[in-house]
Amino acid sequence: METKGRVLVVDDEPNITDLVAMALRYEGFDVDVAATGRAAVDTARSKPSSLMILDVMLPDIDGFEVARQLSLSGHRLPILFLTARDATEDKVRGLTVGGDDYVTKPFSLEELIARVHAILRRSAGASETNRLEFADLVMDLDTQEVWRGDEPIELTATEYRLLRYLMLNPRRVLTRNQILDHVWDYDFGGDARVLETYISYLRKKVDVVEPHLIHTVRGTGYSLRLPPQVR
Amino acid sequence: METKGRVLVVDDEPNITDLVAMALRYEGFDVDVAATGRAAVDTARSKPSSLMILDVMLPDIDGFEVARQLSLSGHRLPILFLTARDATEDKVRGLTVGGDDYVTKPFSLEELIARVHAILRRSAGASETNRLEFADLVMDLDTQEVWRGDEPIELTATEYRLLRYLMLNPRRVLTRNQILDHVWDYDFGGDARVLETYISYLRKKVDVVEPHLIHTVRGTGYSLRLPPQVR
DNA sequence: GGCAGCGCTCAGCGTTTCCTCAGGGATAGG
DNA sequence: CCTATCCCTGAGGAAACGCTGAGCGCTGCC
Repeated sequence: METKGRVLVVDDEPNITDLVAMALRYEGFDVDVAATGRAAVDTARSKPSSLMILDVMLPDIDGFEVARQLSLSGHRLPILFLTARDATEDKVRGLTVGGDDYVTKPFSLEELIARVHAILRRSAGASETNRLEFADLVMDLDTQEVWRGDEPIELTATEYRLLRYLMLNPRRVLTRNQILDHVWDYDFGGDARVLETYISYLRKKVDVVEPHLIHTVRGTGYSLRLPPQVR
Repeated sequence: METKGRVLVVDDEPNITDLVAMALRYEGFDVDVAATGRAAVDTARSKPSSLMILDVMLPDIDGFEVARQLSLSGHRLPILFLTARDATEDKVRGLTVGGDDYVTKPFSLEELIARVHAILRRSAGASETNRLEFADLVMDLDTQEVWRGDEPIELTATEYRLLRYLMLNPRRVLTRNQILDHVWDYDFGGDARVLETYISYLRKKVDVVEPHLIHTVRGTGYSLRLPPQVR
């Protein structure tokens, strides 16, 4: 498979780097991992990457300092910060100038990967509007707008992530677990039946008109597809 | 036969490893077996495999820990987890991102082998659509769609597994026991006449048109083939 | 501080699916 | 041609599965 680019993942929790690295490799990226700020700086300087995913809280020097040192030594690259949902969130906001962005922990893999793609797309200078389409369903990934035909659809954050995951994998049967893993936060330990609830919400907003696009595959999961029809 | 790859099967029940190893060897894989977590780690480190089938419940260190240790030491390989259908099922979720997957015990061999192929196909980066064809019968393994000619066919989960097994072994005569062993869970102890019932269901959906493809081989089993014809 | 929106849990209910069972048709052997 | 065996298929019940309405806590905004 052709590589999409090289990503440096920096976090001191192996659980996080494992999870993120696995997901990114599956997406077709080459991945390096660093567990400390110092190691991150060294790796970034010696091995050019397209993007760095950088935890703000690190055991030695913090993420901001890592970014600053790299910037000063002329090793510029886009950064996706990882931060806890607390006061530091505000600090990150001020520093994510340019192509940078941030995601709060815990995040869903869908969210993280969507941000990675968005950053790389921008840094590549691609000016085309970035949208997903399936049948008469359209999703604008930049503005987060969704239409069914000409009709705009208002979605909540979770509904949006769920629909985006479906639209990224059109026609394919997605198991309940695949969906839960990608759309919900990685530490979600609750009732797996949320999924059914949100499918129900989505249907009421997206599938009020024919043809229905969200199909249940009993015993397995769900699939975004046109109703069965003669080819 | 050219080898399809090397699979490491890890379970402390010899019944399981025997069953799975035999089925995989028959499919053309090279197979190694380990009965403990420690042995699994050692083998995985010393003998590179394409895939590991890993029971979560092991006598010494559990499957998650095995995966973690291998990941930390840089021995990356896709993992198919085996788990009981209970609380641990939820724990597996979150680990099955990327190329990984899981199957709950008791499973059917068909299901297991289908997952193995799916994982290897993805990790090989092959993006070709994955479909089985026999005569004018077509099965898409990604979307789980089936057509006879241009006519789409709706199948239940069991019907789908049965037809998939037939299509994976076209023209070959499959004994009732082979089919029961592969399509039904390995601990299925019920009435073996289910098979006839499901063959009947399939015929009503698949073989309503000529030529008939599902043939009874009296005293033995069934076979997917074109009717004998005079030349 | 109140209010609205959102995420999630829970429970009830209708539907689908799986499997069992039994009667009768088909087939091979004598 | 007769019979034993094998197989087919319709019916039905139990269980699994999935859908949805109701409600509760939390958060962010006015």
